[in-house]
Amino acid sequence: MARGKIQLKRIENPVHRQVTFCKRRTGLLKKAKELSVLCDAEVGVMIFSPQGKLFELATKGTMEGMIDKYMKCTGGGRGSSSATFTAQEQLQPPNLDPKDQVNELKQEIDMLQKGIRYMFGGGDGTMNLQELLLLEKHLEYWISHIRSAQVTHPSTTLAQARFTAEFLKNANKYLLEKIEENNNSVLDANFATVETNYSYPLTMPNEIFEF
Amino acid sequence: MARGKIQLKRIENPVHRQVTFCKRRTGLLKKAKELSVLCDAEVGVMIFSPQGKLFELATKGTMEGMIDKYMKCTGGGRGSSSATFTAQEQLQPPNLDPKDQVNELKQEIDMLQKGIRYMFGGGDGTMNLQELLLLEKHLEYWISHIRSAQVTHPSTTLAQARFTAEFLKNANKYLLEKIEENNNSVLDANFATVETNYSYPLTMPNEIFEF
DNA sequence: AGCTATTAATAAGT
DNA sequence: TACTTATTAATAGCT
Repeated sequence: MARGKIQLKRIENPVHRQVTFCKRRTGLLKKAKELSVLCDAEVGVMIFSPQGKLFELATKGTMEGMIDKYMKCTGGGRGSSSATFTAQEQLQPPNLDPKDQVNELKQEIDMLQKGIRYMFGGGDGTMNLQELLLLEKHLEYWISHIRSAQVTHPSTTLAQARFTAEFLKNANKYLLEKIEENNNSVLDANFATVETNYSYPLTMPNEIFEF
Repeated sequence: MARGKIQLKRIENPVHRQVTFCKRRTGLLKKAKELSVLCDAEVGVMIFSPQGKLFELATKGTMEGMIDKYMKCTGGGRGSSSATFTAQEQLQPPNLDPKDQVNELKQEIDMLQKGIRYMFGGGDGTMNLQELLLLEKHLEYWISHIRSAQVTHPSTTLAQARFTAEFLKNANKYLLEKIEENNNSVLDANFATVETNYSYPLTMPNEIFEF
């Protein structure tokens, strides 16, 4: 909102990013407070900087109280249809303490998100061996389906188009990186083949993926 | 911010207050999202309307994860003398049915798995619009990182190597499919560009990805 | 940290 | 409830 539009993507320059973080953080908290006062609402905001520093605001009472209220709201509000049965079910022993089960599922979600983030090129590289092995377990399942699947004709939605574009764009980006790295790891052995026989067949300008 | 200043106090007129609540709530959540994306921050917002209805946003993971992190930050991290309860206790209020929570988490996992499966070329094409939109919500965060990420040097493990190979293999497979379809959808408009300008640059025999 | 030129949000009005 | 528009508020790029 000033001297030029901004793109809704991570600000590259660390200095700019830090400055913007300060400014917008202030702005967000101000807006939160205004909403609370003007409309008699209860607002809680938590902000963690990339370095993990916490900034918070609770317009009424404490954040703890707010969290309590949140839990009651989400916990009590749900209906109790227990008919959900996914592929996930197979991985869970039936007679497990519900608390443990919840924790396990949460860990799994974290792992999935982390794995996706990682492989799409944006990872922070902090996956440990255990996480990778867990991810691998899941992948085996997916891959077994992928190998034999007949690709259907997906209906074209914006979400799909955007996803697909990013998907290919980052496959391309990742491959470029690996080719340039050119060391003797397992991965590079494969990429070297690509390079030799097909002269960068997967590489191309990223612009073509733009919408 | 429009047609006249406003006083920073509760809006008396209930209609005005309700309208303003809607507008500013939307605005606040948008700002929160922007802050998260632009500055790589993790932001959580909880809004309770005067009637007690909850509106929430967690820009990374779930609100539960956020609360967990918050608790660690305030409770465990510093030598605060106030009551320190574990995130576990907070996350499991007595009146919350664990089964519902488990089901919710399972649904989320299912969605993630479905999305991954789908885009890796093995999808069964059964994702509905709602699921896609939910997935898109998750992806927006990842993509914001992907767009600007500096790709790290992943340690080469079998899981990674296999994952990467499948990743590229299916990007390739999917593209081949789309090129052959050659209809006039949004996706194909993009792929047509690929075809015209680069003569199948992403396509290659699948064998090179085999181990 | 301050200073503007601009963009973005939004209070009223329709 | 949704759209339009006149204004105010927020803030990106500089210094």
